Amino acid sequence: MIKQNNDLIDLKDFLVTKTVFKHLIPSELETIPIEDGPLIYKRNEIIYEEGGRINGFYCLVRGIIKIYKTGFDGKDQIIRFAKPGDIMGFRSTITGELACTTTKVIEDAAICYIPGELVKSFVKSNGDFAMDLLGLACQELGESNDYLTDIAQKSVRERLAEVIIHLKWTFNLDNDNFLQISLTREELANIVGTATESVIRLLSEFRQDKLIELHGRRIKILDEAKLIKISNMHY
Amino acid sequence: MIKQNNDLIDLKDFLVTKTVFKHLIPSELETIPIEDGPLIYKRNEIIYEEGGRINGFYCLVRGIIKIYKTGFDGKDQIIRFAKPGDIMGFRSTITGELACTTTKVIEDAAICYIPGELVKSFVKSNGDFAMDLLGLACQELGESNDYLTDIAQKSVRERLAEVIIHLKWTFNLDNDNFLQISLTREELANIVGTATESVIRLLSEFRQDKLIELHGRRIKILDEAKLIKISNMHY
DNA sequence: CGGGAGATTGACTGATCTCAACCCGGGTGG
DNA sequence: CCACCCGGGTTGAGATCAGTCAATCTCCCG
Repeated sequence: MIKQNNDLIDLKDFLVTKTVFKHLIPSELETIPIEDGPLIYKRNEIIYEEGGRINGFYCLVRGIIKIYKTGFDGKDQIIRFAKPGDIMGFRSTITGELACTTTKVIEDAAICYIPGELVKSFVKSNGDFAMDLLGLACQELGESNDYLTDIAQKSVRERLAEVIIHLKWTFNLDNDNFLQISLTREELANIVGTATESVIRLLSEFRQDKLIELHGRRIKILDEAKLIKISNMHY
Repeated sequence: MIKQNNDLIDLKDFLVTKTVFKHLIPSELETIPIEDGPLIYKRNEIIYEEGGRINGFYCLVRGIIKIYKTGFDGKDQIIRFAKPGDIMGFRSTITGELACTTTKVIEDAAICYIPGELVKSFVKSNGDFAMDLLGLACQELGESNDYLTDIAQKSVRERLAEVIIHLKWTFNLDNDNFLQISLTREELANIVGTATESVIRLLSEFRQDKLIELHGRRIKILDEAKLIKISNMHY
């Protein structure tokens, strides 16, 4: 974990345009300590760990993070990903509990840390910010409930198709229709909530059915409509 | 759905002592329209339905409510229960989206409705209330993520044991060690995320293993420690 | 007494997990 | 340069948990 001193100029602008801090007033913004620039993390570095104490918001400026819980038998369940503009650790910061997830870097990341006390003071003094933050929590809650229902009711096949579609919507495709996020088979399994081998077999089926193409970890989407159909999604 | 005019006196007191509205100041409290008393609902009545528009908080004064989502194939997934003091509908009220759950009465209920505009004005003007509400959302988020991991990773047997324990913690036991909530086998299945028949078979196993006793829908807990063991819970 | 909802049981099926073997490519140390 | 090792990926065989279907039972109610 290193610090860097470049892109210093953009940081405040980034917070105001891309994050939940958009409604902070200039005087509040001034109090956020960003002089040292964002923290820099490399792939596979852990930002904080389940059970650890955290005391502030980790705002992702660049990169991709996976946020997961480790189950009883050591198997990880990925809860969500963070992409630039997203906040990590706000649940524990607000409730004052220990972190209930681990956050690990998938793609090299730059992170801006904002002390919890500062955030809480903003909540109390700035109603618009409070509403925005509340909206963020509620949105995540809705997503978590949706996925809870999916995992409880859908087959692994349906869920894998849904996950691929969600990854597309979240991270988009590059010019060649490849997903702009690269995950191991095990990581995919840890999103879907299944065994690695099952993911491999199903991906292979999807490939045979011309829904996707596989080039190592890169996944190319050939037939989004049919994947959506398989996933039985509401949208 | 009927209104009633009794327990009028306690209602404000109830809001201030038992709910997330505990930090409202008297002048704010005055603006909540409670003159008509709480709304009264009978078992199986629906308060609001998934996909419907709601515009305020439903604060449960008395009774038990189940909050669930209906999956693709018509199967319900119970997300959580509401007991006196709990709020329903706050997610949709805050985000302005349509309701993402249905709420149905399990035990005859009295509910106090608080218009969303009022709540939002409180959030903006009362920082303590904003923090409390944020805390509530974050707590629910944590629980939802926990359960997501459980459903993804644990067996039906483990989950059923866990559900029984959670029901005990949430609703307590009566003098004879019976759970103070009565659910159909199907409802139990809709919490656990499994088929009704599976619940029946596993309950029957637990009975044979002297962990519980069954008297119709009433469940008596004989060996909490072993149920916790089976559930592989962290606590 | 007939009807219906919920509970129970049995038989069967099949999706998914587990275990084990094997492959492949990259990196490392001798 | 080569042998090896290791993490990930793949494949196959077998075991099994849990879902489905269907029949039956038990209440309770009108």
